[in-house]
Amino acid sequence: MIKTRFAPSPTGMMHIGGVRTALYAFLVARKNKGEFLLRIEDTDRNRFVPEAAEDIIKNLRWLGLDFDGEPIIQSERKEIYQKYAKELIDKNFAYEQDGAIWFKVPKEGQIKFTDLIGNREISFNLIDQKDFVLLKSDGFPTYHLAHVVDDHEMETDPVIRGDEWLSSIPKHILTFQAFGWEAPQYAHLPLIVGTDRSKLSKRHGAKAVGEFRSDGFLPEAILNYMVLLGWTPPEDKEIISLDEMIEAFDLKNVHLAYLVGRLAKEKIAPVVPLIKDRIKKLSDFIPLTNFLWEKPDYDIEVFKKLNTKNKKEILSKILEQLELMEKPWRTEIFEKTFRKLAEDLGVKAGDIFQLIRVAVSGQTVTPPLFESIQILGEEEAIKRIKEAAKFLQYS
RNA sequence: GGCGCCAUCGUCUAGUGGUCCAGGACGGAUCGUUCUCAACGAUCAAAUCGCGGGUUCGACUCCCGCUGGCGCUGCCA
Repeated sequence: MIKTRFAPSPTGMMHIGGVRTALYAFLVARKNKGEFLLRIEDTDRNRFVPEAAEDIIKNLRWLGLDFDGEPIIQSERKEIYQKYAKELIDKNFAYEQDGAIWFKVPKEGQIKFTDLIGNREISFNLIDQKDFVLLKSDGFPTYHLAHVVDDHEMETDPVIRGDEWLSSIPKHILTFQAFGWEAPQYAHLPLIVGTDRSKLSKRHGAKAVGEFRSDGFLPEAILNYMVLLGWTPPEDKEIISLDEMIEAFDLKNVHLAYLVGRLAKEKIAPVVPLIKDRIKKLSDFIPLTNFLWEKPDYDIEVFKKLNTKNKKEILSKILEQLELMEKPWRTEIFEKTFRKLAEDLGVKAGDIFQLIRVAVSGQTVTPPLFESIQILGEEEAIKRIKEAAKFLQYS
């Protein structure tokens, strides 16, 4: 059975780079009807952030990347790693020095393996490798030991992780061999780099998932964006659901090139599924529609931007027409009335509508005018146009 | 410095020896539609496929070198 895992270290809030790694591992597991597990790699006691693990779990759930079973916590498995490290000393693959246990790397030979990304064969000469620490003097394992022990016990295959681990492959394969275990297959994902082209991190513009969430981005949109950052679906689909991703995803089609993570909203916006075309994210809803439930603050600068001359006079003509108009106002009548008024006054219809828009909302950009006025109600609309006229008079 | 990975329009990419004088999307420009914005439709501009050598009848695609970018080189992950 195919088993994958997401294995973040809880050193801070989950950021957007982790989403892609988690997503790809999730997709591989689900596509193959396998399992997707979560492992918390909290073996660095200095960088440990207590709330981080909870943040990761919460965000995975919010994104819909549900993991199977209970999370595995490395700090709770300390004794297990110690036992295995001692085993390697007994087998003469490791030695103790300064309170730490080191792996003894042979000076001859070569490590070869085939990475699932692009099916490329990669090799290292052992002469270039140095001995490395398996168990730190504080009794906690290093990543290298913990990875080998855990992914063996969890039966992870393939191991999907970031490209920063590629250089450590000889350590891992050597350790698997020393235990007499079969090494898993590996897929090293190209790093997402920030706008300055260096590895994505918090200082380089990696936004926390929680921030996207509170900004009103939908999980589907984030997933959609992240899956495309490193993979192109067949048929070049740009909007793709989680189910469709599971169906179509394949590690061997993941890109090799470095990815520039321009995490600007313009990039995410096109793929946000939304109720209203003009809303890019849910939080846009507020500024765009606020005038519907709150009185507008008129700004003379906004009125100045309009093409129309004699705004005050035209507003009073508009009011005249509105008072005459039979209630409830109907869209066709409304439109016809003001197109005629525009004609009579010798101005463009668009300018008239824009003037009404500003009078009613105080802003130049709103949802469609008629719909907005219908929500406002006739009384309120008339009241606001009067206020706008008054405002123009005194400014 | 050593080791490793990578390299196609401004950006993200398609492309695994001929169907590519390189396709798509975003961005840009122009025009059209429209009560604003957005959306939409049409058209256009935009890549000597990082550079130099090979292999081949033929290379964006294979090989070598160079250059550039990035990663690792921690008792961090």
